[in-house]
Amino acid sequence: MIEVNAPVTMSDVARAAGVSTATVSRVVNGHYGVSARTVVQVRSAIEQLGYESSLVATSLRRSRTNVLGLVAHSFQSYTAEVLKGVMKALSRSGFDLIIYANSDLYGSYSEGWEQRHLTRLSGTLTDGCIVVTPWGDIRSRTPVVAIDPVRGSTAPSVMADNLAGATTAVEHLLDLGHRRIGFIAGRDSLASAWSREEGYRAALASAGVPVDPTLIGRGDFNPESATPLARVLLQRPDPPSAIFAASDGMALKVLEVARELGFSVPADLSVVGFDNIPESASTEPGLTTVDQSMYQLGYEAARMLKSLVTGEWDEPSQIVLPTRLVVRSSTAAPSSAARP
Amino acid sequence: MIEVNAPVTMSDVARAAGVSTATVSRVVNGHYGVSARTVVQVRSAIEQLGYESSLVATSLRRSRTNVLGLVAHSFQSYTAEVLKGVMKALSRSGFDLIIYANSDLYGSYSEGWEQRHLTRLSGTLTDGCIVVTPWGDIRSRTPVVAIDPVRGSTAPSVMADNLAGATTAVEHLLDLGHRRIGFIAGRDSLASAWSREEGYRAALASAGVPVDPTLIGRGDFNPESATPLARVLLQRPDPPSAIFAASDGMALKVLEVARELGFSVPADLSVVGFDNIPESASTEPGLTTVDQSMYQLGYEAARMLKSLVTGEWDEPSQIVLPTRLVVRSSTAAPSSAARP
DNA sequence: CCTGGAAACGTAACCGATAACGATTGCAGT
DNA sequence: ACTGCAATCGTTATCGGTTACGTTTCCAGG
Repeated sequence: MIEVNAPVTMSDVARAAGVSTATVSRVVNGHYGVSARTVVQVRSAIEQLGYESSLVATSLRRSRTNVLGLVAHSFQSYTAEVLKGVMKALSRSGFDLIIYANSDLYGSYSEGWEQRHLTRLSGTLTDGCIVVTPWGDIRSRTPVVAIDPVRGSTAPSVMADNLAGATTAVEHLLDLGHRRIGFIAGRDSLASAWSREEGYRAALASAGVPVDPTLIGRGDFNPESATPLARVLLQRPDPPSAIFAASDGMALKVLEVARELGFSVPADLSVVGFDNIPESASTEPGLTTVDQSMYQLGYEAARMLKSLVTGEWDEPSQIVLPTRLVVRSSTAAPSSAARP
Repeated sequence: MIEVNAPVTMSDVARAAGVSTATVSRVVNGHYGVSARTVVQVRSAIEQLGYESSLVATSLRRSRTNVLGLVAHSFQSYTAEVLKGVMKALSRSGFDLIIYANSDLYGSYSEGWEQRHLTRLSGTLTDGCIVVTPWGDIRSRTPVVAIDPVRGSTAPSVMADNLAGATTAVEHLLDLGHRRIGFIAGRDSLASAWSREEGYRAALASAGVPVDPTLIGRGDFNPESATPLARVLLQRPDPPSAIFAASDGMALKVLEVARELGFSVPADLSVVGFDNIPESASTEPGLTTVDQSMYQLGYEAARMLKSLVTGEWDEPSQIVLPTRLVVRSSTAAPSSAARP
């Protein structure tokens, strides 16, 4: 084993092999125009010296870094799942991943954080970014793929079929016999929040159940935002027999409030969430929810970004992934007592 | 807003401001030796052109990338927590974080994966790395900090006080009256696994309880490894009244097996874990465990790496963090029936 | 023996930013 | 008025690779 402390550069290899750096470069990149004998010489010199090409120098020259970025406004289990999918899609692809997440609590950090980082990164460190943020559209010199984009965005994005998912969730409650169904909405700047509310309304409409606006609470996807809303819904004289929350994080808070107020789930109250985060499988009772495979979202976003960056673009720019209703034990038919 | 498609370079700014690139560089880096008037001119040129310095070019020149790496052999909730801590420590520090995790299931990917990546990265993309892997010591041209290092490693590292933690955990069981206490060990190449077993032995010894080797199962920290071991322990004619698992992931599997075999926890069987991963708070029953704040481990590791990289090194090179026993509802006094 | 052309390889100009160096100017101290 | 130091700024080599272009080598065909 040779102890190497100073970095070995291409010209070191060239000197050792008795050729020019240009030739070494060709060998390293497998380019045409080098005799077999020379290739062998260069290869063995590389081996002996333990040469590794400088990613930085290569990036500068090629004006391509082969690094993609993941920019998230907060880092929660949602983000972690997305991250896993992204890493999977990028593994052995030649791309490296650099991540930026607002480490402040609840992502409460000033708006525009993502935009600032992105302009700094794009073109100087990353070849493209995946962003997951509830704040506005993002401009960048390099390609950007949004996960769960803002409403009305036409930029490349990946999202779940929120409309269908929410519709199915509410239909599940309707099928069980519920008629007074509360809803806790997400941050309405996001397309997902809007679609989930649409799904709620659509399901009620097609069942002939009128929408009662007082049963709708306006949250923002942060779990904490759901607590006071759930309290309001459950403390009214005529509480709903079921609550559909636009995210699992919020749904878990609803469970908490229900327990606190003496509601037994699912006997007195059914609860449905959206997302299927790992925690919702292990609570008591298990949360019925809509699975949107955040892993898959991350995976697809990364695939899409990769093809945008390499220029082999041929897929639709807005991917919608199917959802799946996961029935656990937080939903049941309403008790007769709960009916008017 | 000016539409910029071609990247704006320093010489563009220099030309616009009527100065040399050297002067622009000094302004950008806040160096000494530029008149106030010139600074204003340069600043406004930067503003107008929307110039952002190229991180790649800067890295090449300074032979410093300001990027740190996190290399993990797998990505689970453990890793996610560590990641959060690392990100927190690095936020607003000027360092960016690039992560490598083996995306293959259970990190079963071939040994040496981390070493290969590290040699590729070190000095060419990262200024240093945090590694969390059960496989051997790692060599690198740039500083490396290990989280939960292999046994006997003298390299810089951060780990929990596993000995004290495990001792406390077993003492907790002893205090409740347990005498037959099973143990499921972790991958014994890791210092943490070894110390936790030591703690188990030490606690029993000081309580005058002899160690029964047949009550010890050899796992490897992967949750799955615990399932058959738990089955063996619980299916014997004289099952232990309590099981201490060296990690929460494994402890949760013990709970699963217990449920499957008809053991009621904590009535028939007490279970204690180690780590305090988020899931262990939300299972039913809640898992009694030893908190080792993986967030904190990540945080400290990042702080340490930062100071190693910047050369302002003055702390001990092996940090040990305190642990804390978290008592939930998976532990109780042994039922009289369970006693011989 | 000469020519044409492809293959093999070297030269040098970059990429964008930094820092050593030298040159000039300004200003306070004497 | 003169010295000396510090401030100010431009020039240029350099970091490590990549690539357009030019040169040399070699061999087949004429």
